[in-house]
Amino acid sequence: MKPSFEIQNLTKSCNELLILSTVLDEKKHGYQIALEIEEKSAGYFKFNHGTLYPILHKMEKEKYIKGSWQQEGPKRKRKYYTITEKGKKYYAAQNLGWHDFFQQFMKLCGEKSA
Amino acid sequence: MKPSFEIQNLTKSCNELLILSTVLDEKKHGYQIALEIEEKSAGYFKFNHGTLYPILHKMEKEKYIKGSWQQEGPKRKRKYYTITEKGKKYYAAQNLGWHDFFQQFMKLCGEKSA
DNA sequence: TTAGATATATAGAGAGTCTATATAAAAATG
DNA sequence: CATTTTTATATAGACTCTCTATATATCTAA
Repeated sequence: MKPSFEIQNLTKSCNELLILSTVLDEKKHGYQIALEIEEKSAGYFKFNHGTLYPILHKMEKEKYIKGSWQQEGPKRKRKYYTITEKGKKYYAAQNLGWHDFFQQFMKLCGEKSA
Repeated sequence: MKPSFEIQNLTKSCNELLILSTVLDEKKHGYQIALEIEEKSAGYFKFNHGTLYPILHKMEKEKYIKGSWQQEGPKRKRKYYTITEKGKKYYAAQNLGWHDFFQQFMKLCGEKSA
């Protein structure tokens, strides 16, 4: 299946948007991102840590987010991520992409049952 | 990301529902299924044949569809697929799953931009 | 002091999609 | 009549992504 917009892998895009949505307003660290997504969705979305960190690294490498190690007080170091301009554009584009996808998908598979 | 319903791989589920949606009413063969999805979505969804056939085989193996080779008139043999009872239940369940997913996803990632 | 929560990271397995290729027959074109 | 295009199905190999499991380290609470 190859929609005309960037989504080849819906799960990947979904994961990326969920992550980006949490850093739209302010910097967050990985563990915090995972918690926030889980809490905001009442447990519906739940990241494995073994899934989350590789995605964060990939997104940093692709410059959608920027990470920096920080330490406040006696706490252990945490890597905080902020969204980049490229990331904001990507988020907006993918968001529109999902809108189109929903519409198209519902048109074909919208009936509740056979 | 692990939603509570069966969707671990959104693309896979999407592909399966698109295919099932075409055989809800009547039997179809692979090539016909691909064409119908492409036409109904005005080119938005487009299956590679190298993607379509393995999925059909997998779905047949899992008994969501049943295939049978048939030949009408002088035409070459074609493998026609019909949906099974298990397939209908699966379609309905996944359809509800997508509804929940859309709602949850939009709640977190619904804003058009940053 | 020990257990549990916080916090990040990666290796290896497993699953799925994509590109490319192979085969074959019917229909259309020259 | 020969050739090309379209119809039709199939699979191998590469590539990518997610998941499980494991490793490391610190802080907090019992």
